[in-house]
This record gives sequence, C-alpha cells and structure tokens, in this order.
Amino acid sequence: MARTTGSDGEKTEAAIREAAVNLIARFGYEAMSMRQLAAEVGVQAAALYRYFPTKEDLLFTLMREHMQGLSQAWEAAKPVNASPAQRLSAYVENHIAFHIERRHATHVSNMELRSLSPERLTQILRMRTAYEKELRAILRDGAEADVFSIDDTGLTAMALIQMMTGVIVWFRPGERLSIAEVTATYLSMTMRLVGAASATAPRVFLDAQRTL
Amino acid sequence: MARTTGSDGEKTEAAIREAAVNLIARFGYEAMSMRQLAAEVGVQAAALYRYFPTKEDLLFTLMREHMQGLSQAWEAAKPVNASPAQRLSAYVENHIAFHIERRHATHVSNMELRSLSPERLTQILRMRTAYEKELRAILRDGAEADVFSIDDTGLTAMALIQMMTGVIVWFRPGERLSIAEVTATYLSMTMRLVGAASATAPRVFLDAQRTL
DNA sequence: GAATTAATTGAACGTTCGTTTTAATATCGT
DNA sequence: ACGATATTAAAACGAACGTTCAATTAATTC
Repeated sequence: MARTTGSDGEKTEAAIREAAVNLIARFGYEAMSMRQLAAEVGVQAAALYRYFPTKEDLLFTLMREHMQGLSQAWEAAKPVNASPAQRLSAYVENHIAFHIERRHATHVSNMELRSLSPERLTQILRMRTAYEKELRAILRDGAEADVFSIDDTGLTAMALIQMMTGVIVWFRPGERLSIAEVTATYLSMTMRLVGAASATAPRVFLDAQRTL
Repeated sequence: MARTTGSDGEKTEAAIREAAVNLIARFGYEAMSMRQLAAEVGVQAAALYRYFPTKEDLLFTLMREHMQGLSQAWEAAKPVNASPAQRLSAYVENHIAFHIERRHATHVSNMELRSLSPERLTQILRMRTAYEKELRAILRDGAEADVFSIDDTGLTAMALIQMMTGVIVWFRPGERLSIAEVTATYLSMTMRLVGAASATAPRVFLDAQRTL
C-alpha cells in the first residue's frame, strides 16, 4: 500500500503534534518511541519523517512554539499605564490561565529540556528568561514605588513562577476547584507574598473586625 | 578476567547509587544506560546486576530511600508543643535544607515517577502524600487558631511545596546567595503568604516608620 | 486522461538497549 | 594451605530503537 484516501499533509502534521505532546507528557520524550507515536496518529513510523526530520526536531518544534505562545499571550494581556499591582495581577492571571489550558505542553517544555542539543537548549532558555524578566521588572517597579515589600527581586520572581507553574502538577479540570477559583486564590497568595498593600490592608481590616 | 583486587560489595553498591543519582539527574532515567552507569562506577555492566536485579529496581530504591530520608529528617526536626508559626518555620527550614543538600536525589524523585510500575508509583506517592499532610495539618491548625489567614488549606500547601522545592531548579552552592540567606527569604515569603501575624505586623510597622 | 506531485507504506539498516550466562579470580573462614 | 564464597569480566541474547529507501497509490495539474 501507499498513499491512503483522504490523506492530507496539514492534518497529519497537526495530528502528530497533538499526539506527541500527549505522549511525551505522559511517558517522557525518551520513553516515547516513534513507532508508538505513529500508532497513536494512525500511520506508519516512516511517515513521521516527512514532517519532522528527527525526533529531536519534533521536540524542539513543540517547545519553541509553546514558548512563543506564552510570550504572545503575555504581550496581548500586558496592561499599559497600569500600577505594579495591576500588572502583577495580569501576569499571574495570564500565567495560570495559559498553563492550565496547556498543561501537557508546559509539562513537555519544563521536563524535557535535557533532551535538546546545547544550541537549542540555549534558545529555549533564552525565551524563558525573557518571559521571566517581565515579572522581575514588575516586582522591581513595585518595590521601588514602595507598594511591594520584597527582600530579593530575583528570588521572589523564581518563587512565584515555581508556585504558579506548579498548578499543572495537581490541577485537573472539573474537580473540586474551577479555574477561576484557583486563579483567585493564587492571586491573593501572590499579593500577600510580595507584601502588596492591597493584600495586607484587608487582612488587618478583617482582624480588626474579628476582634470587635 | 573476573574479580578485581580490592573489590568490595558494599563500596561498589554505594558507588553505584551515587553515580546513578548523578547520571539520572543529569540525563534522565530513560537516557541513562546501564553501560554508561557501569563505566561511571568503573565496572562492567553485568556487575550492576549483583546489586540491583533490574534498572527499575535501582530507580525505585533511590526514590524510596530519598523519601524515607525526607520523612525521617522531618520527624527529627519536628518541634513538639510549638505554635503553628513555629512549626511552619521548622517545616520550611527542614524542607529547604534537605532539598538543597540533596538536589540531585530530589530531582530524580520528582521527575522520574512515570518510569515506575503502578504499584511502586503508588508506594512513593503515598510517602509523599504523608509528608505533605504534615504541612496541611500545620496550616489548618494555624487557620483555626486565627494566626494564619488562608483561603484554601490544600491549595496553599501545594503552592508552598512547589515554591520551596523549586529552589533546586536554580540554586547552585557558592553563588550569589548562601543557604542561610535563601532559607531566610523563603521563610519570610512563606509567613507573608499564609498571612502570619508575625509577618504582617513588622511590615505595617515599617510602613508607619517610613511615612513619618 | 496523461503527467506530475504529495503522501504513505513495508521492509530493512545498523546500533544500542536491558539483561543473562558462563567462567575466572580475589577474599575469607578454617 | 585450601575450599567456599563473593565479586567481576567477557561475551552473547533477543528486542527495540531512530532512521532510510524504494515502491506504490491518491490527489492535483495541465
């Protein structure tokens, strides 16, 4: 046999990407074989090489487009002429929404970095650093304006990102909490963590109420 | 050839464990071959099978003992008859110290869970859940005693653990910050995040000072 | 409807994998 | 000194790996 009826290059490539993200997220890049991926797509292994010259090219493509998507999502959500607290809120909301929506792709981008060649690893890390730099800038602005109280900007940024990205480890859609509830809780935790005035004030206010 | 001069089973096993942790942390479990591990130890691949019947047995042993070590460290550090804030401080300090000290083993235990058989995965996850339960209990006690203000105990526990464990991703000994500095910063971030009175009070105090 | 292009198959390549087997040598108890 | 045992080497196993190639058929173009 050869070409199958109804076969379409674009559809096949999209199917390969989707299946690859799911399989790599579930089993890991090294553990996923090209034959397993082909079976998931419903195609022979050799057909994969029409779209991706090597297995690593496939991984790199998935990662690069995921990082580009994250950057673009933030550029679209990023508020202009806003206070540090508003910008931080937007960053947290965008980050959590994006990562929950693309849990599997995030898993791949975070866990399989070591399977990239040095040059490609550098390229992905550069994109990640640029994205994290945005958060550090927000924290720095807030600290300089005295609306945040932060010990160490770089360390706080890393802690926040680890905390937020961590939702993909345990969050499952349709369980106890909705995305909105999770986001709201993480937002208030973030604001308290950076010592934002809008977060500590209500707490003091509530304490005062409670002691009355 | 066969047995080499100076060969000693206990030393060889210890060398295998150490080399395995380092190689798996660096390249991943699937990517590390038994021949590569044997070369690192300075032994033939077949010799490994005297100590670990399969590759997965080796992984499982490393993980199980890491989790046991974490539980034991906490049992030793756990304060008795202490306030929720003190207990939380002890938990954070122990967690960070343990994870920085055993970065590679933590990496293995966190990243290679999917390479375990279902039964063994369950076993490791059970140990992890038991450890995390300790944190949830502290948060609950603090919330009930009104010394913490927490929206969701389970969610806050997950956020804190992700945040704290995240240090192993970027922390390198001997760089900008010492372990003590990192721990102190994470401690203050934790206290603010849970709305501990001892953390918010100084901040309000500092604000008052600054506006004078 | 013939010629060309696009898409896929099926078989095969050499390599590496985890693991097993057999044999040889060092160490230890007696 | 010697037999028992622990420890390793060396070679080999079948299976699976990523990848290549020629053949074949569907879709498109002229």
